[in-house]
Amino acid sequence: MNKKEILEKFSADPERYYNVNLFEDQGFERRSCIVCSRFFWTLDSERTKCPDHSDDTYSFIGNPPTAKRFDYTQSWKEVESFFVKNNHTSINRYPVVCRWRDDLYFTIASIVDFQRVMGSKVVFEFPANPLVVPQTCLRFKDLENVGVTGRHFSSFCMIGQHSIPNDNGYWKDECVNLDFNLLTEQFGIAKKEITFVEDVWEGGGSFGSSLEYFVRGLELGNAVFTEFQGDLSDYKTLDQRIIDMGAGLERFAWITMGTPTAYDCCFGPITEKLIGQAGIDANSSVLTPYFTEIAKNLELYEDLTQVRKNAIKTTGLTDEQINRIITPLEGIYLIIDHIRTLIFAISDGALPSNVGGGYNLRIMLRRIVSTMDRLKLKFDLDEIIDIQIDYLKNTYPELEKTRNDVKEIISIETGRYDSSKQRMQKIVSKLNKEPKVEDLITLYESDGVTPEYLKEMKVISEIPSSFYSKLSDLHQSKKQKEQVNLPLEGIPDTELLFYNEDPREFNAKVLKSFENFVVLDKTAFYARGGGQEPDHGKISGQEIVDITKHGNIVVHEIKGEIPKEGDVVSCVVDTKRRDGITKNHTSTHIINTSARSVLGSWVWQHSAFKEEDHARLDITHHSALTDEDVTKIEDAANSIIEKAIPVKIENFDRGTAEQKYGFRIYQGGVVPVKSVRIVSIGDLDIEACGGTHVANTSDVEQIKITRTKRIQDGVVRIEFVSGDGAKEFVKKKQQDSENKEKEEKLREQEKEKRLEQRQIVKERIPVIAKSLLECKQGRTTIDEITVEVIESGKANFCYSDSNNYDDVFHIGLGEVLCKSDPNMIYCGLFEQGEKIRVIVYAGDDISKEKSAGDIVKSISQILGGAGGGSPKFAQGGGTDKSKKEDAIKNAKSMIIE
RNA sequence: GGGCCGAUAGUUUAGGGGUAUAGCGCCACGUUCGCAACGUGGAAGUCGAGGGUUCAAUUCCCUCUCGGUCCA
Repeated sequence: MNKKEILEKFSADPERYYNVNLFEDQGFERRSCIVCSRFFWTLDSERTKCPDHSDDTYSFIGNPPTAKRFDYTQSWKEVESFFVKNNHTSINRYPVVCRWRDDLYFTIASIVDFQRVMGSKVVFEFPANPLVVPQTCLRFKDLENVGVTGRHFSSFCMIGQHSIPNDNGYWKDECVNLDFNLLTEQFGIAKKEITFVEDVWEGGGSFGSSLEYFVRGLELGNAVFTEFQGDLSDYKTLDQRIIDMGAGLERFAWITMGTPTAYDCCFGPITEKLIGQAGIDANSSVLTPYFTEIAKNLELYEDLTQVRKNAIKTTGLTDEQINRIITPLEGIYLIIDHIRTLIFAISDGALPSNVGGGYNLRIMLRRIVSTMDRLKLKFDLDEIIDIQIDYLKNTYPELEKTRNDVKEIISIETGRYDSSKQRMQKIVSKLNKEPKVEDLITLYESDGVTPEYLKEMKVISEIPSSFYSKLSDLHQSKKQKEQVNLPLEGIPDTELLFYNEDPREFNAKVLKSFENFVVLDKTAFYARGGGQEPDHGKISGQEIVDITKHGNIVVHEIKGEIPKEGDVVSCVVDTKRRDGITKNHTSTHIINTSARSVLGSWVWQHSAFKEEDHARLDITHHSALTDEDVTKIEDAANSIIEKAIPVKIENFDRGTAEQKYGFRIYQGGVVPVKSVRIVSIGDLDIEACGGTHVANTSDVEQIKITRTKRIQDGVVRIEFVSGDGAKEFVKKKQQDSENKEKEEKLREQEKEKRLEQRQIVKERIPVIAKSLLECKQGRTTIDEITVEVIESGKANFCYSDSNNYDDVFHIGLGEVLCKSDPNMIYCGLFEQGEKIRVIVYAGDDISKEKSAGDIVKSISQILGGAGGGSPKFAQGGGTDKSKKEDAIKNAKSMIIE
């Protein structure tokens, strides 16, 4: 079933699917486009083509069809007042970070606001009916169009008009009526200008007809009537029909203003300001024809560069005009658009990073910076943010609160980009040959140097076609989560006692037992979930190893004999463990809010883990935490404990909770049930949470952060302990520091000793050396060092086998002796633990005949080891201490021969 | 979660199984009325921690810690 088939079927029966009262009342005619045969409804008897092929396409540029001019802010005021006047509730926009659906990172349409997960199904939950909402939506599909086409944005405001047909809401007739009146009455567009095009919508298993409305080729809105489910041959009406009318606010503004691009009338005063700063002639007469051509050509060619080329050709623009006016304008539009998106995204808690949706934000920031570089424009980003927020807060007052946070994040990210660019340049400059595919992958994986960048820098001429396939092979998920299928059919939901009286001992009936698993009719054991580890304890005397939840059935895994089905068993919860986990869970909430207040509004829980004796909380944050940050967070957390704030637990309808507390409640992720359990610590922290909590923050006693770590870009892990664990940790830490102090002292002493020894060696060597060198003939021993002087001109041999000296001494003495006597060979042997070591030094002259290296090799062999070195200096050793005498003899014979 | 890189004197760093490099900084002396500059000399290192291999490890291997970075 595809859209085309549905459209064919629906358009074959227009009376049933498309005809609405308005068309009857006003006398709309249904026509088929003479170009594409698409069906549309119009009051204009001359109109023979659908809006896509119409001759008046984009003729509003430079000549708007309305008497009044409304900019972005004013357009929303008009829309809002119209719908409110017509009994709609105006709802504030929802966050652009879509935390209530885990299949979406960003909010991409107004209808998404009201979609909730229920088990595995998506359902609609409306806070009012009917309603209208100015929903900021983020879309990153056509980023390359932004700034160029005149109408593509990375974020835009979707006017959402939503209704459920019941006592309060309405269906098709009323919807189209309202939309028509909005255009004609509120915006003053002539009735003949408005064209409705037949279309369909399909997705998520349901489908329905839709009417797109156009004015002069510009699609202003699309009213989707989600009505059916099933197959095209056999479908039935949904229990919950809804109207999803989405319209682009930017386009409403554009059509009333008739500016060359939608950008010119939607960003407020910033556009003019930047154009002025860049010194572009904004009133140039080329703009209107050029952008009209662009808009028209966009439908004709797929390739944007082709669209651009053609528009330039048709309007006869010179290269000079392109370079001086068009290109910088495109850059400015892009910069403003991207910053506006970043303002919304960062305000709502997203951070630029290398993962998921955050990556889109990073890409956008990099596009902003590289566009400025390319066009040699130097804008003050902080100023752009300020001016934009000043303008946007007319519609979205909440942006004021995060003004400084947005600036901070953008400045951090800009700095990172600068250093990463430098790093890439450095790496690229080091490349000395054309890299192979394998090298490209290494460069990409370990250094983040993209092949695109290499191509741009002309290091490679083409990106090898195998690059991406090899890369994806590399990242093919290694582990597959194994799905366990337990025989649980027909078993009723387990009654969860820990949400009520929460007894530590109770009796329950065994509903099912198999392998090591037991299912009870009720349980006070907490099952693994929400990052909270399961309880331990005993079921009829048998140890529990794990507890998991399958749907609403709790399954206990036990060690030992399992009870029989039908038995009533006595159960005991491990209280100490539960208390520990409970304290840690409440602590998680406390640290989360503390971190947010210390670090900034962008801090959200990323994930969490609570065990009996430790816990961790991962939060979204742009940098690693400093010691100061940690201390501040810890202090803030402990002050919450000191204040002894009651921890309140209430159940709410999901929609009510969202309206009452906002989306901060979804710290732990999507809640798949209609009723949410709200855990609040005063008004400091309010979260939807299914875990166990203490009654008062004072019960936590103390929180101690044990460690923090950056676990990925944009996520910081805080590991901590609370209650007795915290006390123990503090005690242990104190002991550790004491031990460390002791160790340090010991080290200091050793160091002193070493220095002393060195001093002695340094002072004694010259004295000993002097005496040794003074020996003229025969054999002399001084301080256990023996020197044998052979007739002059031949080798002199000096050796020591005393264990009173160490390597530093032998090396020092050898060096001094050989420097003074070029015929001297010095040989030092000494025991070191179980081993014996040998050091040989040879004077300049003698070393040419008798290499120290050779001597050492020979001696070491005798000693049962090995050695080596240069002709002048060598060292070696062995294990056989008893061969010491032999070794000396050998050395002597080698030297004297 | 996975990969890659790094940790050497106060600092920035070279090196690499066999005496640990150099610049800056520091100290002393010389030159100078004095400073800077210059010249000469010097002090300063358990080469991140712990194991292993080896006669010998800062170097090779393993584990860990910390830091950086990239990918998912």
